[in-house]
Amino acid sequence: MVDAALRLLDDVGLPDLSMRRLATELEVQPSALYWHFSSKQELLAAVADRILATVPEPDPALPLTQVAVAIRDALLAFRDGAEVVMSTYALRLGARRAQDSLLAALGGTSTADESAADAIFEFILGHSMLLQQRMHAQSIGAVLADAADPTARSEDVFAAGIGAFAALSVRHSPS
Amino acid sequence: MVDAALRLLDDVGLPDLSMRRLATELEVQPSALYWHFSSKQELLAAVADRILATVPEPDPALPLTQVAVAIRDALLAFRDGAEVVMSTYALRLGARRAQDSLLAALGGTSTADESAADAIFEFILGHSMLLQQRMHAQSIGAVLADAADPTARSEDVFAAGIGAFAALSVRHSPS
DNA sequence: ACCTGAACACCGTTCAAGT
DNA sequence: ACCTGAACACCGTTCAAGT
Repeated sequence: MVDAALRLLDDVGLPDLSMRRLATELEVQPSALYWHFSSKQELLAAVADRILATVPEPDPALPLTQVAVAIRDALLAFRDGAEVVMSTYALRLGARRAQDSLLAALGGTSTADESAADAIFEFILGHSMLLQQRMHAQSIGAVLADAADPTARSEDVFAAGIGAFAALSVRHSPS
Repeated sequence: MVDAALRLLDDVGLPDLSMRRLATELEVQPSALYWHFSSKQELLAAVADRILATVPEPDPALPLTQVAVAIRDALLAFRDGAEVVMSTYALRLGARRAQDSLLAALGGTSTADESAADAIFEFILGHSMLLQQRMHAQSIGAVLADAADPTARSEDVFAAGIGAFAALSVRHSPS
């Protein structure tokens, strides 16, 4: 059922992912969904966990950049993935894992490292959500007076962000 | 009318900010709103611009941290402010100003500085949205097995993020 | 245990028609 | 120029009742 929701999300996007539509997809009455999940929020939280399922377990041997890229790619792998994760973040069952993996990659256990890990996660989420937002606007044809492809510069922007954090982490760790 | 929308947003939050409710607030029929704005999206874009209206004009004399704090505070000044700005970012009429102010604060005009400015903006948005998300969850009473106040550590996380970018900018500029 | 049927209280948007 | 009235095609959620 979560799989069906994830497929539907990728097909139609978050605004059109309704309980009624999902029910139709499953050839079931809308009310049937409420036996499995008590609300749409809960269903979306389960979807969010599935989206982040591919990010690696915490592992100090993993470089920060690699973990960051894995999280970003997980978010971008499904339409509106970043927004789904963001909107269910408060009931984070699985977002915590992503943050733990970042923390491990930073190699630290200090509260300063925890703050850094949180900040990096917030950056990746903000970056990915804004990117997907632009991708959607572009597909609608809402062209801004801006440069061509919104996706084009985004790799540089992501690198700039992760680079800033990586630089900090390098300067801290050689102790 | 945008003022009324902004007030209503702050009162009831984005999920309950409907065209019909706004119309009721203005003592008018829902359809009347569509003479002024062609869609809810457009109305929200105008609201987003109002939210960011208090961020300072681009000024190289302004320190990066100050501009970053100004943007964050603008987003946090209204309930769900970050989400509204994010969701209308693609048709950014006013988000561009915030990014330009960051760019000026970085002091640069290189494409590397542009990427950095974008990354900082993405971090601030992600940070603010996640914070407001937690604030809302807390008000609902959805307490996680986590530490007490979600707002408590957020100042440290924000400082960690901005600090990382500021450190980069310092190392680049003394040329 | 799992689902249907029917209802409740809503949505955004369009469009003829009024003033 | 600005608004009403009425409709269209939807929502999430609840709850008795069925199997």
